[in-house]
Amino acid sequence: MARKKEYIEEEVIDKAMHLFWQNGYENTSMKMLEQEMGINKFSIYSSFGSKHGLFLESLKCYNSKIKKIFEKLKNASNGVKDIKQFFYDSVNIGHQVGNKKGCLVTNTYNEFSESDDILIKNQMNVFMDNLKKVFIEKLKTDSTKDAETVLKQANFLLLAKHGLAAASRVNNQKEIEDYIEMTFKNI
Amino acid sequence: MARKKEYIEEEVIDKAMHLFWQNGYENTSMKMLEQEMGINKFSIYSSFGSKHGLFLESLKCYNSKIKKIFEKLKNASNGVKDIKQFFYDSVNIGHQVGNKKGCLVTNTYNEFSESDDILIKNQMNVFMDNLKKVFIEKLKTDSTKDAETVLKQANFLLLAKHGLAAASRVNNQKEIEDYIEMTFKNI
DNA sequence: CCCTAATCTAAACGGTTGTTTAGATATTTA
DNA sequence: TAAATATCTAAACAACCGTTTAGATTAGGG
Repeated sequence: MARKKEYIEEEVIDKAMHLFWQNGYENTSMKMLEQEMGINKFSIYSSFGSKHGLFLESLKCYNSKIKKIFEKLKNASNGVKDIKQFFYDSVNIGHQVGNKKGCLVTNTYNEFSESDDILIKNQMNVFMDNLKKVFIEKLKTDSTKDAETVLKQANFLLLAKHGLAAASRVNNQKEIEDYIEMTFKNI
Repeated sequence: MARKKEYIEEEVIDKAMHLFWQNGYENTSMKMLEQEMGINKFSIYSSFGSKHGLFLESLKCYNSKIKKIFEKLKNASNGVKDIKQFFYDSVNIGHQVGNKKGCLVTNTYNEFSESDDILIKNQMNVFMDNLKKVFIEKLKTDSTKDAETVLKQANFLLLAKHGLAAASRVNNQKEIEDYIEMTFKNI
């Protein structure tokens, strides 16, 4: 054994995540990461292997951050109403954490839509599939809906959620509120 | 007078636009532009001044490309129904032109949302403002709607259009179709 | 207390970025 | 035909990218 690390990995990952969240993967440089994380390149590389590795860890960090509101949605029991609340929670989490825009997963999904990065695409698909499953589950609690309607509405909500996250980067809170209300008017 | 240009500016701009449309501004390099446009850096710089200047010209080129469907919307006379058709036209224009994803304006809006590039932001705002005005005009043709409802619905549609363009980068045609239909169900 | 090994700083790596330049080539006009 | 000039090719530019490395520094165990 020898010298100890002067930083806590969980802490510096959190800072890296915020930078990626704000600027995206490509527009975040190692120099910016050094500055924001408060450690230098050597430490970043010895802890995370590469910028790509650090990004994957940042995505995991983000996932655990939104796990709370996701679990809340899963455990709630008011059907569609809970999904609507989840929409609100999703846009609000960015405001709580330093006024970040959009959703890191959605931002990443868009940035990598033309890429063939399997590791990242997998992360994205797992996230989207889980969300769709829960949407379906919630929609099913309304027994008047047939299977086709449920699936159609789940797809609609998934796309609306994706679109909302993208639009929330440029629209204000009032516009977003109106959008959510209107979206759930006939679900 | 002396030697003639061996390319037509309008033609090479069109090619540049497609590259920007597909990859975004930052992820399109001068090397890629050289290759796609079929002329070398010297010619690009002497014609457009810089990568940024070329991008602005590409945005103008895109604007004139979508002007058709925009004018179509303006001149139509079926109110909301025309807006819906405009949504369909907007996603289809990408398919017609080499299966491009999303909308160049929206992609740019997202990519530059954290930037302070005034020239580009202006272009974006002009576009969005024009669109909103037309939406309002179309919604007003239904005399049963009060001014507040019209404005609210216009905002909703603008955000839905933005979100749709973003989502259309990762979703298939069927999902997009369902989304549009669902969006206009209660307008 | 000293040797070992992990962590630090800081410079350098090769490659790519957007941009500029020097010089060959081609076209127009006098 | 010859001088003038715009356009071409191709190389070079400095700055930055992500990544690696050499060497100083610091801590723990025998």
